[in-house]
Amino acid sequence: MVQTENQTVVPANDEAISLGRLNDFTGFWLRRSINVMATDFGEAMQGTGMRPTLVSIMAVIDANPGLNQGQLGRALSIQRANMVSLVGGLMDRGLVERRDVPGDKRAFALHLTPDGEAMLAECFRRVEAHEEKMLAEISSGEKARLIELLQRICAEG
Amino acid sequence: MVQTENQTVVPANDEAISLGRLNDFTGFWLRRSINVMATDFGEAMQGTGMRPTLVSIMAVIDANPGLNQGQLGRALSIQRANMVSLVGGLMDRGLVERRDVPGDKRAFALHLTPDGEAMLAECFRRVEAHEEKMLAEISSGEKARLIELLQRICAEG
DNA sequence: TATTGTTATACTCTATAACTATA
DNA sequence: TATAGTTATAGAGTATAACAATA
Repeated sequence: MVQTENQTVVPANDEAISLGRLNDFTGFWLRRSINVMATDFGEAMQGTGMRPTLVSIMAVIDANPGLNQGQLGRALSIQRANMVSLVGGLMDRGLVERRDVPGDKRAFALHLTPDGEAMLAECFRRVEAHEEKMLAEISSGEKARLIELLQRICAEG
Repeated sequence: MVQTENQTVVPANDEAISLGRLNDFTGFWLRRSINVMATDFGEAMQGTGMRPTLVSIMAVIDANPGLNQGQLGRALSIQRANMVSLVGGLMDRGLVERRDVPGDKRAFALHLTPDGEAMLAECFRRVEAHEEKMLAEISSGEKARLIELLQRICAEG
């Protein structure tokens, strides 16, 4: 072993497998949490065809009607190149529309369609139920502090 | 808008873009944190050819020498099918070895090689520096609570 | 019948480089 | 020259189905 562990290291003849040093790595638990969350998110969204990234895109368009894809991408840390097919898919489904910008022929002003508004409202309802389920053992005060800690990590990027 | 927001919604003529309801979604901040962490992790591991998943695999082999791929996959929530190329790559690099299991001709007993031990020790050093950097604004007590909260989320999966 | 390891495949998310048309 | 949108491509991570060998 790389380093003597204080933690119980169970012989590997069973399903009692130790995670070793991973126990103390925040990044490991972040990845694991996201994995668990993503699985339930997918189930919660069944039938909508919506994924986490698509919901976040529609949420930001809803909160900032008329913004363009570049602004949208920067707000969500999504590369412009990747925004194309993401927004394009939402347009093909009639959930988002691109309008011309009077002063700038390069950019499009993004808006949700009425169908998009309805879809986003439905997604929000499902995401709320999903979050309540995943955070069943976490109080609302703890959730607020959890988010605040995560935001501090994001601020390092 | 789907729902009246109390938060400031800035007109989209600038880079002051509101995240709207996303602000209150734990899953959104988890994904965002992981994204920021992954970028720095990659920089921290430069030259090693190691990625988060590979480090976690080697860490668990190190903590449970002789376990097989199925146990390893279950411990890390990695599908058996995906373990093949992951462990295979580490074998090709001489960091992991598969030994025959006396009582079971189906399974392999996984061990780190001396090179693997050295690589893992180096990875642990780099991961620790990486975590210290990313959690610079988070105290050790807060980090412990953060991990504990994340573990509670994982327990829902 | 169940399990180990495996192959093949596909989808999501992310990343980079290079192009066009406008500004 | 800088920016908005685009195309093409690649890599990492995850997921499922199906197979052979063994238990």
